[in-house]
Amino acid sequence: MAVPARIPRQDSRRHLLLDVAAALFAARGYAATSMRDIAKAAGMLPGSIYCHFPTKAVLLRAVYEEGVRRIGDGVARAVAAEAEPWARLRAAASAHMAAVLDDSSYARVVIRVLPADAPEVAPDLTALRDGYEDTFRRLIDALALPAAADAGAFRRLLLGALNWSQTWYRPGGDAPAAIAGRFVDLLRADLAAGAAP
Amino acid sequence: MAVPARIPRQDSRRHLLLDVAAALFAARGYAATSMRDIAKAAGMLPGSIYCHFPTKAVLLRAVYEEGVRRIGDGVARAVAAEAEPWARLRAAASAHMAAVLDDSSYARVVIRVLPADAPEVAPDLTALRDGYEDTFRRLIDALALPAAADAGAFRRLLLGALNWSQTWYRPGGDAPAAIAGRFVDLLRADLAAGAAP
Amino acid sequence: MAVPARIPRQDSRRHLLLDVAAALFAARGYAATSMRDIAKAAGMLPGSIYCHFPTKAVLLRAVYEEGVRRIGDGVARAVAAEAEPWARLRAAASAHMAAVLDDSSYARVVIRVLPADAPEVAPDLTALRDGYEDTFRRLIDALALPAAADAGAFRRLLLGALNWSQTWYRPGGDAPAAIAGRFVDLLRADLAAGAAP
Amino acid sequence: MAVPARIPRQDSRRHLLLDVAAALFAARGYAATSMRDIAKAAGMLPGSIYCHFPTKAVLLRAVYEEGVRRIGDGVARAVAAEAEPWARLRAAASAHMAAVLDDSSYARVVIRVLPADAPEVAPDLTALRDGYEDTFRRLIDALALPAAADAGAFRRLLLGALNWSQTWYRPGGDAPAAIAGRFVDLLRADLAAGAAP
DNA sequence: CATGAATGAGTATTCATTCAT
DNA sequence: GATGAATGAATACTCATTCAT
Repeated sequence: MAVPARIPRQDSRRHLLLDVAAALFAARGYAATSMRDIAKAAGMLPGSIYCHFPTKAVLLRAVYEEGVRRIGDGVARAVAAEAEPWARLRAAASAHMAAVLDDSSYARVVIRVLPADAPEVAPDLTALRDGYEDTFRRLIDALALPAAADAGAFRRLLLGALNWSQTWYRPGGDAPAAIAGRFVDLLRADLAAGAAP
Repeated sequence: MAVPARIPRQDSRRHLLLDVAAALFAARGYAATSMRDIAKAAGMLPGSIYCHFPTKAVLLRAVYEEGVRRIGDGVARAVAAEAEPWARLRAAASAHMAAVLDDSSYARVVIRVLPADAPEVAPDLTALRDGYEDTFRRLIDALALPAAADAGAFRRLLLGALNWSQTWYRPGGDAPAAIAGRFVDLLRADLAAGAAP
Repeated sequence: MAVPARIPRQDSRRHLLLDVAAALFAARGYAATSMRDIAKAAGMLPGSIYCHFPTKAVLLRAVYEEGVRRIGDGVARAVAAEAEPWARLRAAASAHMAAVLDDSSYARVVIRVLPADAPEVAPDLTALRDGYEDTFRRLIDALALPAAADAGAFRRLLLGALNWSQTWYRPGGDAPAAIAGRFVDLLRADLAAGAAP
Repeated sequence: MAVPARIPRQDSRRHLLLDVAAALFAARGYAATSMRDIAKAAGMLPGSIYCHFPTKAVLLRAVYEEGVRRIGDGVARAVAAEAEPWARLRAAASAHMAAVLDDSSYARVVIRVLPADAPEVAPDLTALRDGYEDTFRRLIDALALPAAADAGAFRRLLLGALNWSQTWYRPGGDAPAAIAGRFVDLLRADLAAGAAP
């Protein structure tokens, strides 16, 4: 209770900057968002951004890290509530889609901005993306799919569809989580039944 | 027989420009590609581009049109060779993926560049994309899926996975067409069996 | 006689830019002169400079080249008019000093701006400087100084004094050429007499 | 006797700042050295410099003062050890050159940075330079040069060559003091012999 | 049809300096 | 005495586009 007023002043601007940058990167892409745009949206001068982030690319990386963290946290929480493998995957997919479409711009940035868009931090971004995909790899391995089914193809099919949703989704229709659930269901029945071409 | 030599000279530059722009838009995205880049890659001066296309956005639209045409042609050709509905869909998916990953930059631009990246022509780009998706809508309708299966979700699942492949695919692994085939196979068995949760 | 109107339009701006840049680099130094300053003094927009020179450093190099050329030309002309070695050296020193103090900003830039000020073109600038110094090396070799006199020290003594004059010289006093002549005379008598400590 | 421990702490930072600024101004010039550069090299934040110096120009003046003092001290010490006028001048030139090339960055700043580079303190810098030159004026007057020899030209010839050495000198060759000695020797013989053109 | 110089607004980033803490 | 965030103007340079030739 003693010194509660210390942290905010210091980090609030950095936080604001991250929020604003995430929103703009998600909406317009990395190249089409200027530091001026970000500064104006944050109510500061362009030069002031550089008190907190040394370059635009590093700012993107910080947004990316937060985005991956948020998606990962949501998925982990959802998965923890289920025991049965297919139910866990279903929960993960729903949480992933909710993060990408609902929750915040951070997750959207991870999907929309390609590592190659910011060559200076491309390896960092790729590592962040890959780290997250492992979660799904493990969930799918736990499914005990029939030997004929290709687990890698399965993961890419599902994750690709989930990520691509950002392209066509418009708020107002079905809830993201519901759409993701339906995706998993479409994949479930036959495979669970042990059938493969 | 009359004037066959006239057209090539006139259009060869326009063609070259389209090829070059497609390659750069596909590799770097729309915003990160400058008219200067395109001009240099085409061996001409920036101003010369404007003899053929009035703006950068219109140039993008032209690339997009060609991209949609190429994907569509490939898919149509592949579908025509099959009669059975699932085989037709499988052929379509394979052709789509081959177009996006193998054939040329044109198709890649259609996937990578979002309509919103070029507001001036965004409606045109959206219409082009949607027009193409109808092909898949019809192919899926022909599948006579069980009532419980959502045809829309099915289409988005498949097309999303197909399009997203551009993000992770690296030449040297399985052939694009094979990957697409596996995607369709993963969806096929159970649905054909009539099961849905 | 035919096409006399062609050259001016094309090169006049480049020429103007060189003149203006030379004047500013000479007066303020390289780092303290901005592309904006140059553009404003030339009556054009900052971006327009880049139609003629790709970077500030390359613009400096062009000024440097012209500066070395002008000093060299003046010296060569002066030297050609004399036959006796000491008279030739005296004429060269006078011409050098006149170029540096009177003639134009170009020569002043060569003296004032150090190669290290523009790392991108530093080797070029150094080569230009060194090339010019050879002229003096040859003139001094022709003097047939007594063995005890160090020709290298002699050259550096004279050229250093000549170049440094830019630091203290104010128009209105003795003519630059006269000052330079006096420098050479101070060096001449004893050495010609064959005495060295 | 009282508070000898107080001063060091207080002034050590100021001292450090002067050292660091001298090194950077000498190496890169005034305009090309930023307050940030200086702060970073001193291990402090840019704002902290302003606890010690109100502006960049005043910091330069302080470096300049120290530089002039150091050159002057070295020269005075060297001159005091000699009695004969030419020997005194020789000693002075050697000490000057050693200060400029060997001792520290402070002296180099005095030579490299022109008063006009910092208009706010330009008169101060000029006064500092001129004050120092008086030393040489007196030493040369004591030489009792023949009437025909111009003492002013002599001083400028020698000091110009000495100062310009900074431009071409690279450590590893002859010692600075030796080079300066040779310069004086080149001037000595004939003049001492009473010859002038 | 193409050029190349030019425009005017915009790019990311750095500048010396200030000031509340 | 020092911090670190902030300012406001400036930095070199690039943008899509125009237009006389």
